[in-house]
Amino acid sequence: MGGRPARPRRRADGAASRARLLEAAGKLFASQGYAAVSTRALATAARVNLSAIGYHFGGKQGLYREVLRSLIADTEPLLGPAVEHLVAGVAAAAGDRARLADTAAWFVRHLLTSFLADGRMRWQMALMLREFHQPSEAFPMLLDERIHPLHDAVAGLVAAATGRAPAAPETRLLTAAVIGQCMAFGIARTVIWARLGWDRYTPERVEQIVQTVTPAVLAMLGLPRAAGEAPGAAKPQRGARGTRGARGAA
Amino acid sequence: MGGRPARPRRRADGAASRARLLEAAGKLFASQGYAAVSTRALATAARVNLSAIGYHFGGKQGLYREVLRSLIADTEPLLGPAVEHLVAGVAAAAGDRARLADTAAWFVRHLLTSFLADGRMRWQMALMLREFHQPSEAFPMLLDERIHPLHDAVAGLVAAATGRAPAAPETRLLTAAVIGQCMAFGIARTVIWARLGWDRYTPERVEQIVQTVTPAVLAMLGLPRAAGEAPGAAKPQRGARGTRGARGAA
DNA sequence: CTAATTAGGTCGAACGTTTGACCTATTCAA
DNA sequence: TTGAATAGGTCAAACGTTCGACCTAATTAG
Repeated sequence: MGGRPARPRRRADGAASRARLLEAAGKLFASQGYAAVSTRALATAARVNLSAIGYHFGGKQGLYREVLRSLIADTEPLLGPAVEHLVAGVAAAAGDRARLADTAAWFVRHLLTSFLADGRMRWQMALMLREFHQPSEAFPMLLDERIHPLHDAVAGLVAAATGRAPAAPETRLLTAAVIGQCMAFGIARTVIWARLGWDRYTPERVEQIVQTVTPAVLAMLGLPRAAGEAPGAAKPQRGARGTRGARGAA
Repeated sequence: MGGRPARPRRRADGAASRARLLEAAGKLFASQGYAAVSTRALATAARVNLSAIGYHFGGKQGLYREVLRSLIADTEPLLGPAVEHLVAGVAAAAGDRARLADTAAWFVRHLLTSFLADGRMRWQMALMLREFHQPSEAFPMLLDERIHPLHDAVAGLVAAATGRAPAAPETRLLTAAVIGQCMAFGIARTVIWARLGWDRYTPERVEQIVQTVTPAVLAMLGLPRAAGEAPGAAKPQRGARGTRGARGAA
């Protein structure tokens, strides 16, 4: 039985196997954890021979390290510019609390839609979470290249809004609260879904979350309701609402 | 020299082995995940023979299920009365926003100190988190007996504060945001510690978090600053702060 | 009172399977 | 031909589970 005729994909270039392995490993490690995923499951999911893991990455551990490394690289185009835009927005607001609110609202929306999207970011978030809880040798890298820049940028916003120093403990805690609030909807999605009767996130549902979280974050920071948010059908509110006090610039 | 004198621990009662197994398994499963913990590691940590797992729980899976079951029972005395107290407090406030704020502040403090304590609750939180992310067959039980009561109670507070219906999607999302914010400091503790230069939570540090999160939550809910919080040294604030609007009873 | 039996629990030693790492032969592109 | 990549297989170690022997405390029969 000569096996060779009509072979559409044979001798795939190694780069493709490598990439498939990285992608499949990311999903599997994120959803089941490092120890729960066998090299055979990895190879099967990536439609790659078992040896490819050893060949390309030196072993299971090397594959995991490389998954984390490429996670950082992958999220750069999504988070890097947003962080820069946030820093620039805070600087440009220059004490104008309405503009600060707009910048904050924009960033919250960006963060939430990134965190709750159904693409790569989904398992990347999960994988980061696992690193938070049981840090591997790659955790410091993740901290330096992803966490610190993000937190520093948001801390700048918080500092501008509260008038405290960016490095003050209160600023950093409030920063963590803001980011944590956005992440919570990604982390505890099964609970959120159960509470809301959802089975997954859709763009409309994410928008609902944005419309809920944005005013909350603005209130936490003592900022006025942003102009771009709540375009009408959002939250007319009954009589009881605070956080609307007339307070000009700082 | 008959064999029997001075035998400090012999014929250990099975209940003790069972309990030690449950305790050790809870910690190990929480910190490393189900698949990453071997039955041998379990038996060693519990200072119990390997066969005890099969004898008492039918196997590794049965042990895990029982760990989760006893988690629910263990957290009952801590969370059950708090939930009742919250519900009662919301009802007693009867539209008095200052009293509502006091109740909310009390509950936030209770939730945070519970979540961030260093005892059992630490690994219990972690284990719950793991269930959120990859629900096992025991997830519905956890949902019904721990999550729903807690969320329903907080939703009552949120509804009273915002004037929306307790079952409204916006209410439930805001509820998730409030609870998620408290949990975030437990989930991402490694990140928080790295940001603040901490190596662990102390009562003073938890108090700092309480003093940060409480005003944030009150602001999210549009409630006035609670009387019992910020007893003086908390946060004098510079000029820029909102959420202090004079608003009497509803 | 004594001796045999039962019940509850522990123990060490295996069971068969699966794991990650490794190895060699083979295949294809250049 | 050469070298990167794949296929298939072997290996020791570790996995969860099961088993029979064993121990002790309580119960029962005589």
